[in-house]
Order: sequence, then structure tokens, then C-alpha cells
Amino acid sequence: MELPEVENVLKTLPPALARRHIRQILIRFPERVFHCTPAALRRGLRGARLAGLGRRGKFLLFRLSNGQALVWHLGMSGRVAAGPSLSPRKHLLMAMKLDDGRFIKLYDARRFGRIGLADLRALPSHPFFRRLGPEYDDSQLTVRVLVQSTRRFRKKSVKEALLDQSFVAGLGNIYASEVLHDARIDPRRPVRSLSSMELRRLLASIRSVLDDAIACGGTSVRDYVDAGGRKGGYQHRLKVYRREGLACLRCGRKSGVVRSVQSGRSTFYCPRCQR
DNA sequence: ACACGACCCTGTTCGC
DNA sequence: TGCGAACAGGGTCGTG
Repeated sequence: MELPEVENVLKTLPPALARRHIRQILIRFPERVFHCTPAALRRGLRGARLAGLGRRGKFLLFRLSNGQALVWHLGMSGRVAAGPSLSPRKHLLMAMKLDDGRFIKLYDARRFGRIGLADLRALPSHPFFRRLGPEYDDSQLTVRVLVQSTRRFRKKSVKEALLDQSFVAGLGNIYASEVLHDARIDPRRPVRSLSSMELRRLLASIRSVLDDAIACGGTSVRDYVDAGGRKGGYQHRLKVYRREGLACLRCGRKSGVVRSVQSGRSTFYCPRCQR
């Protein structure tokens, strides 16, 4: 679940859920609660009123009127659903019963996700967020900031830097490959070796690819669905991700897209037009 | 101070 | 068809 998918999950949760009071909390995988005890999470949520939704990087925020927020990182397989009953219970991570009788249900098949409670006024210092880099659309994020940031990385490739949430928050494995193809940069290049002109292209591509993906409702390459159970549409726009052996959609090179592995994760790129 | 691999899980797809 | 291996929108921790 990357930034565009999280963004679409929050956009597709029924707005009517906000302003409802939380009556009951069910936590089925207490080992997935971090930085506070499950009891403290329960105490923070019970009786509170939902005040809106937010996002920071890949974290989804359920803002509460008591100044706190339920924070959820969806991991690889997080899903959310709202409805009149608790079923289905398979892979249910936690649920909140609201005062209109409906449930907000958080699912996590692989249990890589994390939930926690954060004080909204101190969000940046919360352990979940302390090391997060800038949002992709933050006006404070400039080429100059990126140039400065690349100096921290001794050996890291530009692909690995894009996956590092302290560089820019929100990119994951699909969009890292797509962004680098859009920017015509070889993913294996040491990020330190990029010129400021290349970083300018990289930043522009981060913004355009993520904006497009959000507008398309995210990428459903496997089983991602939004809060309404609907698939995204960006999988039809992917230029390289999971297109190994197929022609490059930009330069036309036959069997152009190559798959390699970096830090144990697949990278897809065109060796002709990405340099 | 870094870089790397192992590890946490379940589900689906692939190759023999 | 069966069965194990490989792989999957992620991140943290221990080790060298």
C-alpha cells in the first residue's frame, strides 16, 4: 500500500462516519499495536468522536475530537471497510463500533501493518513519524532540499533512496520504478551521483506519477481495493512495473523492460532510455 | 556509521 | 493434480 492507495482509501471512506462517537473497540491482533499498550489505545478511542481523516506518508490518520488520532500503517495488505456488521472476521485487525451502529473494520491479511495512538499536536515527534521525510507535494520540498538530502547516503542507489521514507514519504516499490522510468534515470545509479538537473526531473516525476495514480484511484496489481471495495485504475498505466520482457512503452525497445533485484526487492526499468 | 540479511505473516502463482 | 518454491503495494532489528 503506497501513498496513492492510502489516499484513495481515505477518500472513499463514507464522510458520514466522521462526527460519530466510538462506542466499542475490538482489537484482534494486540501485537500489532505499537508505542502504547492495547489498553491505552482502547482508552484513547472509547467515547471519542471521529473528527476527520488524514494521511502522512503511508500512514492513515483517524482524527479524534479529543486531540488524538488513531494511526494506521496498512503494510502490504491493509484494507478498510465500513458496514452494519463485524463480518467477515477473517483477517480482521481491529474494529470500531460507532453510535449509529455501524462498524469501521480494519483488515490486515499479512499482519505487517501497525496501529497506534498519537497526540495530534505532537505528531512529528511520534515514533511513527519522527524519521519521515517531506510529503511529495510539500512546497518546502525543492530540488535544493533533495540535493542536500542525497548527501546522507554514501552508497545507496536512487531506487533504494526512493524506498527510504526519510527521503520522501510515501513512495513504495511500484511507484519507485515508475517514477525512475518517467525521469529516465537508471535505478542502479548511486543517488549521490545524480546532478541537480536529474534531481529536478526526479522531483517532477515523483509529483506527476503520484498525482496521476491518485487521480486514477491507485494501482490494483494484485488485490488492492479502496474503502468501497473498488479497484484502482493505475495498473493500466504502468510503464515498467511487472512488465519484464515487454517492449518499453517510451522508446519501443523490444524485450525492453528488465527486472533486477535491489535490497531484495524487484526493480523494473528500461536499460535503453534510463541512464 | 553504515550495509546487508533475516525476519515478521498469509495468500497466490509458478515450475517441476 | 500435487507440492514446494518464489513472490507480493513494508519496515525493523541484529550483525558484521
